[in-house]
Amino acid sequence: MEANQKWFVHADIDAFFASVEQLDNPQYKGKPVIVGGKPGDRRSVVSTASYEARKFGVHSAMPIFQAYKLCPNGIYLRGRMKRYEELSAQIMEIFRNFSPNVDQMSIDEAFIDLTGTERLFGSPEETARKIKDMVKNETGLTISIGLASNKYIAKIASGLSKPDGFYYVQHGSEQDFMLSLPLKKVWGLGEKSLENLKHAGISTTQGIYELDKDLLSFMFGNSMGTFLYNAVRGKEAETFSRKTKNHSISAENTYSHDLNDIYVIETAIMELAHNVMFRLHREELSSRTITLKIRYSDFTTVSAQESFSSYIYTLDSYFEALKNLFERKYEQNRPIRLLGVGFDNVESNERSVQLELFDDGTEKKKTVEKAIMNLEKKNPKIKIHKARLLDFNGGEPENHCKGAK
DNA sequence: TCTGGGGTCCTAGGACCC
DNA sequence: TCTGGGGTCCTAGGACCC
Repeated sequence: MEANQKWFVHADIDAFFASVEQLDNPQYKGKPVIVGGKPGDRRSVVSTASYEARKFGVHSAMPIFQAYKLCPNGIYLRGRMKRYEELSAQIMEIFRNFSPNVDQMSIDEAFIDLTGTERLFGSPEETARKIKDMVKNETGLTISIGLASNKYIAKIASGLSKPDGFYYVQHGSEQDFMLSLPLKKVWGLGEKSLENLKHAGISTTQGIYELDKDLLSFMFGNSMGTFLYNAVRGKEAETFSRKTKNHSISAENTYSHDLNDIYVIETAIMELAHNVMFRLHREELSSRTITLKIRYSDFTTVSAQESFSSYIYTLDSYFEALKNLFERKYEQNRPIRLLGVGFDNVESNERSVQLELFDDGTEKKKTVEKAIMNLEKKNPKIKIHKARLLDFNGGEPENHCKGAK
């Protein structure tokens, strides 16, 4: 084996949320488990379906009511994010036993750089199997693994091996691997791109391979063209290695019934703003750019953002700015199904250190909000909200007949 | 009874400057 | 005196991923 040969594992937990529920509730084992919502929950979608549920045609992102039609005897659960995060952290720790270079991609997957670990753990193939075994033994969960000389191939390979699988793409066979792959398995090609390719008469990776780079760029744009050209040759896609620059944080909510009343709408914006602002403080971040998203009942979606010359530190100023943006963007009297708010171009606090120049009461409000945050941290059960939020129930219509069932 | 939530990246057009 | 061209920043929208 060449000394400078690179090796990456992509590890992906199988049907993560559903598997955790089966682990914690043994009576669910071997049964169709659907995490995402209860039957009858309006506007909920499937987050994860166990493999037993997938046999019925249930899959992620499918509306719950549709899943229920396919699988009426399934076990439907709303999910317990805290528990999933706990197990996720435990598994990421296991990965770190095998490499100092673990790149977590989401709650249930990570890249593990095995380059140069042969002397410690043996061949990459042996190590990959050790990782699988250790996760299984210590948590009871199964993972699927792809092993290859770059992250992009490893990622696709792990997907092919699911569940509880192991797929090894030998160095030198990356291009053959890609050329034997159905187009829809190519990571980065979604519904629209597949449609565009089909429109251009391309239905296989081989079809892409036969076109030169300039032509691909002309047909699909520079970025997509380059991506396609590299992908079918088994080369690392740039998106996998590039460092990200513009972070953002946001919160959004789809309301089970459309919002029409302006007071209810503004209170909903306040609630979202509260969540995001406290997260900003908690994670010690700052931002000067706010974002707002409105989805109308017909699903048309509009967004707006605004940048300011100074950082936004208080909930009051954040809410005022959002309200302003909303008034400019909102088309009067259209029912709203989703509202979202956020910050863009988020920086860590050290970099933005206190560029506040004038005392307009901001300092005082900031101090109060910090104090509230500390209280919430000490006792997570305490939730201190603006008075306006206390009787707000997420824009749901009041239920006046609680006795009736 | 349609279509979640939290992200990242890309593109295209307008403003503005030289 | 009827219209260049490059660069950069900002904004809105869309594609894609898990």
